[in-house]
Amino acid sequence: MKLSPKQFFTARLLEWNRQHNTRSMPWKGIRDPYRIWLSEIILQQTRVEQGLPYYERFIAHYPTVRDLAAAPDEAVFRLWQGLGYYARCKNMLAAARQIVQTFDGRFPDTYEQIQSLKGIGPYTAAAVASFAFNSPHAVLDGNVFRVLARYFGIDTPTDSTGGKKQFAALAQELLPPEQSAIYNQSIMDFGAVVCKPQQPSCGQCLLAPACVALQQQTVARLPVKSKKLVIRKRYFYYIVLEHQDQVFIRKRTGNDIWQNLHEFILLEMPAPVTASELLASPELRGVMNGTPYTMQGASPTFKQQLTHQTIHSQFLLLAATRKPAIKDYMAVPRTRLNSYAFPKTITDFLQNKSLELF
DNA sequence: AACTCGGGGCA
DNA sequence: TGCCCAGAGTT
Repeated sequence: MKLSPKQFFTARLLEWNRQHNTRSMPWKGIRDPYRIWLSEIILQQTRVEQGLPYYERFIAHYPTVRDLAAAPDEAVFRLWQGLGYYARCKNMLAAARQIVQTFDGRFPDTYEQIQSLKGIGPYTAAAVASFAFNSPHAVLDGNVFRVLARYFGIDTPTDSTGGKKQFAALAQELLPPEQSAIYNQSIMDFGAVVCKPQQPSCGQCLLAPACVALQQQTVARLPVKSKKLVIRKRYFYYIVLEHQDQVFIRKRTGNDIWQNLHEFILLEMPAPVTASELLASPELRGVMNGTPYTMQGASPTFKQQLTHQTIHSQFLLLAATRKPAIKDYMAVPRTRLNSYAFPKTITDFLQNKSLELF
């Protein structure tokens, strides 16, 4: 009997999973919705290898959703430190508390209720619904976009509204309703292992006989994205103001990067300046608020590449000779810094500070 | 519909 | 460098 391209796709994908998939992960094959949900939040826009140690630490600290919901915010952010996209952490905590308060600690089991939780969109709702409850919802992530775009030769931009609808409908059509969990696992594993972004293994691909992109030699150009990234440069000067055993920090707020993480006294400049220019600047005078100090040293410039920004950071170490009163900043003992969450640039600085690069 | 949110791995 | 990663929320 002759299979249609869509039937062939689903059948071969499940066959590949049975025969060749050896990708092992602690959240694969389990049914605990809490663990599945936690893994999915951690893995949003994050490589499995990068997220894995975080997953292990979160499970060890918070074995159940009640444990997580009861945890202090700062402890959870500290555990998330270094993983990026910190709104995920904030929303994850909110969702855990939603589950305890609204659902009496029982994870909701329908797609709609799952997606109503903070930080859960179409992808994560489909993942939890299918993996934990075998509910027939197809996942649509970067892997699925890529596999479908290539196999069916679709050049609709995946970051357009129409593209998302088109791929979502196709993904749902391909899903075998009775095997949603194993199918969703299979297509994502297949995208990660065989139909990779660069140098896919077309030579030993079970789908190759019917792959449109392979026949048209468009594999490397698919999938298509329409938007191009604009990266801006920013120049951060951090004043590490110490007085006796204390240092001044604040929690970042507002509509900017690193929300809910901490930082030293920040002077952001529109362009690079030297340390001596900064020391003589009205900006520094303003923030110091008359506090007398001595200059202890200046760090090299740290560069951090984010998705939309390049951050250049330099740290100036100042010692106050009288107790400072700095608006919006709080004094904390140096030994307590490890209980606060900081962005990577600052943890790098704190790591190397003992080497005294000054 | 367009923008923004981190950090890391790889060619 | 540029691209991508088990995406989601805001404007």
